[in-house]
Amino acid sequence: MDVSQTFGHITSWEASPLFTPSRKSITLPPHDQKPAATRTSGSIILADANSFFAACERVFDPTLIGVPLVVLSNNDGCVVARSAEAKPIIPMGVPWYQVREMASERGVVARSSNYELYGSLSARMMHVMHHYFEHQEVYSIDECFLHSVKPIEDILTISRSMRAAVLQGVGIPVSVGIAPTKTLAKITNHWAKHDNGFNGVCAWDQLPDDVHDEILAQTPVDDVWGVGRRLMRKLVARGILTARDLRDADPIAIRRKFSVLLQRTVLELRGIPCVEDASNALDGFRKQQILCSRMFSRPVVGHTEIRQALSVYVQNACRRLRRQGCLASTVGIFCGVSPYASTQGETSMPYATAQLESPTDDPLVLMKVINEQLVSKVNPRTHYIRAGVILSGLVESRSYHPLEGFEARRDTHNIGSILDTATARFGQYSLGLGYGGIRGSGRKNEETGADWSMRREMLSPRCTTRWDEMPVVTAK
DNA sequence: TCTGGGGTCCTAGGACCC
DNA sequence: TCTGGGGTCCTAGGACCC
Repeated sequence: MDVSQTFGHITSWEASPLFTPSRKSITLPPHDQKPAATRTSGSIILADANSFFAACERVFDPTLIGVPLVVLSNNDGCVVARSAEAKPIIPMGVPWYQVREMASERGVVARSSNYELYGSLSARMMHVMHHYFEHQEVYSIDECFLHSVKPIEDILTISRSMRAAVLQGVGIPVSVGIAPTKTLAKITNHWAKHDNGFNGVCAWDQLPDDVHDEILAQTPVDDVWGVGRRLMRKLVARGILTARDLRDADPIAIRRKFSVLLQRTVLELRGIPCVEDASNALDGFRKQQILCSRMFSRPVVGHTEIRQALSVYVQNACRRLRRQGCLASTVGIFCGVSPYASTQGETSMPYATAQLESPTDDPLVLMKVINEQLVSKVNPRTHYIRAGVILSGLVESRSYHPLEGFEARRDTHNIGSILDTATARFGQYSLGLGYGGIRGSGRKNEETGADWSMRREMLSPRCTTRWDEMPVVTAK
């Protein structure tokens, strides 16, 4: 997009309605006052791994250290992670087939994504870090927010020890950003990652005001947490190009023009915490919906194979449902066609849901509903490239007490927990319903035995979760 | 030939009730 | 026969995150 053109007609700061100073009743503390000493909410410490997936691949394969390394999405589709060496060579998110040749010429090594390994290393990393501060909120596979009310100098010292401990104990480098709000902690973390002067740990409150302005002025508005591509376009059209512009915009006008979410972002950029701790929202780990979906390795046509795939996905979704102790009241399915295929009328994207008679966690009941009520919505002649199952309306099974005659259709044969026990012992796809119990030949494509299931041709060993894939060390 | 897989929250609008 | 306004609940869709 040509930014100057879009923005060219705005001739002055006041030209945009979003810049009009707030004259409404809400009084907001000015952003240039930092009552750090009296702040009661403490500091937010954001710890974020550097090139996490690439770092995980290197933990058990030191030959990859210093080598440009990329990790691919499922099906070996796109590049989803890059080591520092690969960043100048390979763009993020690019389809692998488009750059494969160039990459190999330039010595780039690729790995299929190995979420089992990443999940295991993530859990270890989070476990190490949770000892260091009063409260931890795991935000994603590679980052967590920690909270502390300690003095900033202590937080800096502890953060440096924590960073060293994760590197020593797990082998993953992390960067730490410390700030009064999550949005600023994100920006500070980003700054710590890219500026060598900080050694991976940086605190917003230790920087002078002119550096704050400088950092925010150098941060494009779409690098701000909560601003994506769509919002960026609208903001740029109103002359808001950087994080500093957004901080200085009128929060009331932002709320009116955009949403309460973006208003919170403005306040967060001024140092006023507005984003709550999400880990408290649902007893920690409970999801509100469970979705299992995959791309196929080739287009799939007809109800038979769609049924097979949905049966595998619903068993996966049920396992996650049982793990969080819930029952689902609604089940939905969807199929998708390739957005890249030539448009030969194949634009159908069916989405169908069914309300269950009563909440359940029984994969047999759910599969029956899917087969009898939902699969008929799928066009049997369309070439689908993906399918998925969504479980929603989740209720805690422990506290679900229906009236007599309306009891939950719990898994009466106990099939679910038998499957859980068997797969925990013998591995996924060792036992299951239909294609959910068919293991592919060879480790490389083991989702199921079906030829539509995921392609992972460059998979590394799952060193921390499989006995037979444990690394072997030889002493000479 | 080959383009990921999860999630969250908010808002607008419709259905329905009083 | 005519009809207002306010409230709640639900859902689809849009936006975001990693």
